[in-house]
Amino acid sequence: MVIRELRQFNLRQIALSGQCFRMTEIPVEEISGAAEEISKAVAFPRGSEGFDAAEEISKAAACPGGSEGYGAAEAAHSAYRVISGSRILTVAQAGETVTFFCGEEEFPYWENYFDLQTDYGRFVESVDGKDAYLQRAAAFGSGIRILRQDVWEMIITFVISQQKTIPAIRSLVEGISERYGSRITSGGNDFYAFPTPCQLSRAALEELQQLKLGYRAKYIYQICRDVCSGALDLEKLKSYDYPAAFAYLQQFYGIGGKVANCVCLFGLHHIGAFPVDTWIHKVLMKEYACRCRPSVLDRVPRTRQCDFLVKKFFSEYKGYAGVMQQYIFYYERYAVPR
DNA sequence: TGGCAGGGGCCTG
DNA sequence: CAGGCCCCTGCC
Repeated sequence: MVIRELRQFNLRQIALSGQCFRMTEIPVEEISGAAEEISKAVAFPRGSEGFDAAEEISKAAACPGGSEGYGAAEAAHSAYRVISGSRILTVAQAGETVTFFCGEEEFPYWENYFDLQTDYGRFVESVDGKDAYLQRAAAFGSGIRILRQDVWEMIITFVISQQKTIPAIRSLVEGISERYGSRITSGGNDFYAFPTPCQLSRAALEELQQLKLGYRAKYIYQICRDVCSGALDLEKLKSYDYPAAFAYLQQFYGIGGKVANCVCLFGLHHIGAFPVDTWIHKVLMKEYACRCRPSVLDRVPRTRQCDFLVKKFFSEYKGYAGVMQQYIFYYERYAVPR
């Protein structure tokens, strides 16, 4: 078990920010069971000092502060199960105290996964003082982190995401993991790792179609083949900078600009990537288009107006505009409109 | 109840 | 550029 005091970190905000579909909230009461499990499994270097994980976390969970709010002002108080690759983690948060139910040797993986080394206060503070909308969005979602997720998993996940709601994406990802991924047993329960390219390539096209993947089935089928043949080289992809990775990804069947940007942002940690989905599109038109002179915007072709607005208003966040994109997405989806 | 719109899009003509 | 695509959910 590893405990950290963390600022600009909120598990619920991360789980709801739409970048990760395998983070599931669990009742805080369930944690004591997991904690005991960990206590048994992990040998503490300082002997038996009565370091009771279950007690630690129930103490932490008893912190005052409601769990009903989604904004930064509310004290965080929640627990989640996260599956990443073949790893599974239980993590809990009470205020700024975050408990990772893993051994010290596993912690570096999750530290990297949650991007704990990066100072997100710097991002929040960098928001243009003249942009009141973005100020509100950043304040509201200031606990979001850009996760460092597996590229392969992100490619398939965001191909699946086309024209799907978040609950549908989650269930499809679970579905293909259960069907094709390796079993992970944790705390007496079974979970499933996301399938490797090799595992998923064993799926017949018809099987994928039966999983309700719809027209995405043929994209996934082809991408599996491209990865297995080496045509889509994941290691090469990882070595590319953002523009190169963005262009490379779009050469493959089923991957367009939106999906490529999501893979860059959430799988390659190119945090300058700025995916424009329907929510962001709405915001650009609602909050930003009106800040342009109509004579200027009207000269831009309809299909390129979004790109134009992103360039105009977000290029000042060079190299990390994707963080702003996440604040906006989360704010639009979860802030109560007034 | 059923019909319609829309979903963190992309491919084809 | 328009459609079409698979199919599910939310809404009226």
